[in-house]
Amino acid sequence: MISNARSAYQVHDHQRCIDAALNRARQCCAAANARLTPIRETVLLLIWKSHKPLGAYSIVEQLPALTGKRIQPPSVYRAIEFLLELRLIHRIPSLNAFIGCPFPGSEHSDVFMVCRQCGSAAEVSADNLNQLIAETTHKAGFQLESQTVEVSGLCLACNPETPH
Amino acid sequence: MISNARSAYQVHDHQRCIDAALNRARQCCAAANARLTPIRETVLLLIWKSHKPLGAYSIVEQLPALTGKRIQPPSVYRAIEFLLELRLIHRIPSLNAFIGCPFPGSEHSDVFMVCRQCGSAAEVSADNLNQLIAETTHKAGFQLESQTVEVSGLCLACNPETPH
DNA sequence: GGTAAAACGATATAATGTACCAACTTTGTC
DNA sequence: GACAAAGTTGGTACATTATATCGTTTTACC
Repeated sequence: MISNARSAYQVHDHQRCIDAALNRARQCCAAANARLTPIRETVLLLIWKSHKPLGAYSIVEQLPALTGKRIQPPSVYRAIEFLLELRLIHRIPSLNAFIGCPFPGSEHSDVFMVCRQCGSAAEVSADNLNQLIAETTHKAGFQLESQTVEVSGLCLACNPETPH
Repeated sequence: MISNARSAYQVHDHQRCIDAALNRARQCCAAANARLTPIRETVLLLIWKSHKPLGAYSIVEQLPALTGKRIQPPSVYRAIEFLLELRLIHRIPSLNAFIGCPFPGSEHSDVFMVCRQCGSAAEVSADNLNQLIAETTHKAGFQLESQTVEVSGLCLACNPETPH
């Protein structure tokens, strides 16, 4: 099992998250022979600025401060589409929002834990869980191709019962 | 494990699905002291007319044929909200669409199998899967409150490798 | 029958996402 | 370098999904 929950939900040097994410992105793009253009990189940066899923129109609003000019929704959605395809970000359907993938490149399925209080989201990837989902749906006659698990509740930091 | 996959994906007497669903709905409403008004019942009927998740605006379009008058989006969304609260239907976030719940009243978490080819969706509820999701997220420090699992792939009927 | 709560009607508008086409940039080839 | 092809961006308009607001009607209950 791998997860970024500890870092996502607790105080940490977030600049390191951002730097690491951008470095991984550059590597992924180089490997895929894809171009991480300024718009794409800035959109990825904005998404990584926090551990809260970010909506497309929030990105549209925040881009001018970083680029000096307004960028229209279609361009933002194109950047998002690019980042999704390279699996550098994920879409969280119930929020219509996007979050950086902490471990791109590694084969994994999406399990997101969204805190209903602070809004942060972390990702976890667990082989045995993926396997059980595959088995369960297979028993129901379904040939699984992709999956998204969304969990809502309280994160480490927001749960009063957590010692920390 | 309980699932409606067999009936959802294969030829069957769908009128029985509809009738059963409406009967369950009446029981649920009576038990909850809630009113299954004509609009609400018609919306539920429309959602149950097929095993494909139905969008709110499809309902808006189809209602006049059943009720004789146009019903505006807010009224439809209010009916949907009511049905969601009573757990008579589910929302499938990735589709912005709604599907009838085949086993309301019984405590369960949502696992949806959406066929990418025919668009039908079935639901499965498996205790061991729910438990593993709870365990996995708990290990990551998360206190789970609700979950939605969406699986995409090929259903029984659309999978050429399925003998049937 | 009077009253409060619940439900509905109707208009307007917010939020999210896409189609389309023109212009510009990069890449590869000669 | 000149050129063509592919990829990327700019910009307008529009489609789709969802909600805010307020006035009216219906229902439940005493």
